[in-house]
Amino acid sequence: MTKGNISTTEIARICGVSQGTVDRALNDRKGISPKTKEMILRVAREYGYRPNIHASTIAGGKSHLIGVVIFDLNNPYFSDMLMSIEAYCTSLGYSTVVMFTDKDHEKEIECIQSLYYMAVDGIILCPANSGSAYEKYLLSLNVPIVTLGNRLSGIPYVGIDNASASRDAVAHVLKKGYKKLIYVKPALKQRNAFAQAQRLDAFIAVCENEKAAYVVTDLQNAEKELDADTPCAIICPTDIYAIQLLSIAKKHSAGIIGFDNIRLIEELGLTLDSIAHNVPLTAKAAVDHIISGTPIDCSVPHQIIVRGSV
Amino acid sequence: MTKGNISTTEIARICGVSQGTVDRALNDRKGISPKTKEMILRVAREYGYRPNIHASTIAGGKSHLIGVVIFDLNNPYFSDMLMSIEAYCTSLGYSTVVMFTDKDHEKEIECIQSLYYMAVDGIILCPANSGSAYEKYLLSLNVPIVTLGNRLSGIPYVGIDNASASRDAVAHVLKKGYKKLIYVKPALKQRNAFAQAQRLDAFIAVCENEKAAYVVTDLQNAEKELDADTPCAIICPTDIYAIQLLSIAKKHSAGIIGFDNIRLIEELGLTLDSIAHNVPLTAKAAVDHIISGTPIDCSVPHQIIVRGSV
DNA sequence: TTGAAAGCGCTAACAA
DNA sequence: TTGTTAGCGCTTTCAA
Repeated sequence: MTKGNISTTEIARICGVSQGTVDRALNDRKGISPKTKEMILRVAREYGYRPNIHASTIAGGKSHLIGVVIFDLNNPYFSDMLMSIEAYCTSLGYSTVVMFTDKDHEKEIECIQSLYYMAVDGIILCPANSGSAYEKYLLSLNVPIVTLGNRLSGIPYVGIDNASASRDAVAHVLKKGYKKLIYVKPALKQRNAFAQAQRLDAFIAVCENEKAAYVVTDLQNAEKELDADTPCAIICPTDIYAIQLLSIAKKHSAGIIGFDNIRLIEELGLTLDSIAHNVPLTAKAAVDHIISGTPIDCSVPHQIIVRGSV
Repeated sequence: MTKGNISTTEIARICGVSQGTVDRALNDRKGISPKTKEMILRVAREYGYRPNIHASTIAGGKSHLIGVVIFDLNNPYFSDMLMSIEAYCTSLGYSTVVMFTDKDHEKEIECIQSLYYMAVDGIILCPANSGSAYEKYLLSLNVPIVTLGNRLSGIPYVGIDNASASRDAVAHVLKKGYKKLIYVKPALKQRNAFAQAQRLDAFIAVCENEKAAYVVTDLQNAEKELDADTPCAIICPTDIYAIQLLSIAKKHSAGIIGFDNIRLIEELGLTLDSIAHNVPLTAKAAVDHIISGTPIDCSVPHQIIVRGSV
C-alpha cells in the first residue's frame, strides 16, 4: 500500500548516475553495465517506482492503454469478453479503456477518434460500421486495431469460424434425427452484421446441401413453425433467443440449440445446448496481436456444449 | 473522420500569437480579449484541435480519466452501471478505465494503485475490502473516490437505501397476505458486504417488529422452507437468485421478490417483482461528485417494480 | 492583454 | 558504458 511516486530523475540523484542511465536500466535498453543496472533496479524497487504513462506517452513511448470498443453489455458474451480482455491486459501491465457504441455508427467513430487522440497502444473493436471508406479511415490511423465478431476487410480479426460453427450446429441437430430446422434470425440494426450473416448463410448452404427442410423466421414467429407431425429443431444464433424459446421448444418436444454458450445457461441451470467460443483465448489473441504484433490466425476454436436440449 | 493532431504551439504559430494565449483561449482562462479568443477558437475548431490528455496530466492538469473498480460483470446490475457510467463520462469528455477485482482484496488494492499512478481524476469503487487501515489508505491518496454498493466509512457513497428497500419489500409482501417470509441469503466471499448486510438486517428488524414469521436460508434450502399450509413468500436480495427460484415459487404458489431489477427479467419476459435502483442516476451522482465535487446525498431512490409474482 | 520561460517525467539521439 | 541535451504538449508564473 505504498504511495511511491518517484521519478527517474529522483532515482538518478539517489544512485548518483544520470537520468539517461536510469532510463536504460528501467527499460532494458542496451549500453549499461550489469552492476549499475542492478543497483538502479534495486533502488527503484525499494522506492516503489512506477513509470508515468503520461510522460512516457507524450515523449513518444507507449501509453500502456488498450481501447475496447463494443456495442454494449446486454449480451453477457461481451461482458465475459471484456473481463477476459481486462484480465489479460492487466497481467501485461496495460490498462483497459472501455467505450460503448450502442451500435451507433457516429458514436463508433467518436470512440475510435477519442482513443486515437489518447494515443492508446491498440484498439479492440466490435464494429457496427462497415464499408471501404471506414476501413481506409481506420487503417490511416496507424493504430493497431483488431476486430471482434464482425469483420472489416483489411483489418485483423479474431473470432470463431461462424460458418463452420453453423454447420456443426446443423450436423448436431440432424444427427439426432430432427427433420425440420427453424432458424431464428435476430433483428439487427447495425450495418455490419458479419458474424450473423456468416451463421445464417452457412446454415442455409448446409441445409440445401443436406436436403434438409428448413425455414428462417424471427423470434415472434418461431413457435408457429413448429409442426406437430415433423420432429423440429430450433437453431438460435444467439443464446438470449434460445433461452426465451427454451420452454416453447420443450412444450413441443422440439430440439433447440443456441450460440455463444453464455454464462447464464449454467447460472439458471438450463438444459440448453450451445456453441461455445473460447473467450479467454479470443481475448488473448486480440491483445497479443496489439502488444506484440503476434500474427492472428483469425479463427478461435469453437465447441458444442451438449446439455440435452437437442 | 479527421485525424487532426494539432498542438497549441501550432495553433499559436498559425494565429500569430503566443502559445500562452492559445492556452488562455482554449481553457477559458482570464486575461484575453474576446477578439483574439474568438479567432483562436475558430482556428482550433477548423483544425480539429483536441487537447492531449497526457501532456495535460503531466503538466499538472486533469487527466480526464475516471477509474471504475468493480467485482466483475457476472451480475447484470454492474454491466448496466458500467454502461451508465461510461455514457455519462463520455458526455462530459472523460474516458473510463475499468478494472475488475473478482472480490479479491489484493487485486482491489492493485487496481486502486494503478489508477492512482495513472493520475485518474477520480475512482468509482465497489469495495470488497474494508477496515480503517484501508480507508485511511484510500483517503491518503488524495484522489476523489466514490463507493458504490458497499460503504466505507469516511468515504462518499452512492446507492439506494438498502434498509428502506428491504422494509419496502417486506411491506409489499405482507400487504399481499403472505404469512411466512423466506429470506435467501447469498454466500459472500468478500469482507465488505455492506449492502447485503443492510438488506438482511433490515429484513430481520422489520419482521420482528411486525411479528411476522420468517426464516433466513440459502439457495439450496429455500424450497424446503415452503410450507404447504402457510402462504409463503421468498425474498431474494439479488435477482439472480430470484430468477432461479421463480419456477419453484410458482409451483408452490409462493410469492417471490428480488432486488436490483436486472434487465434480464424483461428480456426473458419473467413475472418477477423486484426492487429497482435508478442506475443512471446513481452513475450520474458518482461521476458528478468526482468531477464537480457535487455533494452526495448518498441515497438514490428505489422503486418496487410490480409484475405479479407477489 | 499578451509574451516568454520554466518545468512536469519521460524518450531518443548524440557526445564523451 | 555513461552523461548531456533537446523535445513531446501541456500548465503556470512572471514580465512586458
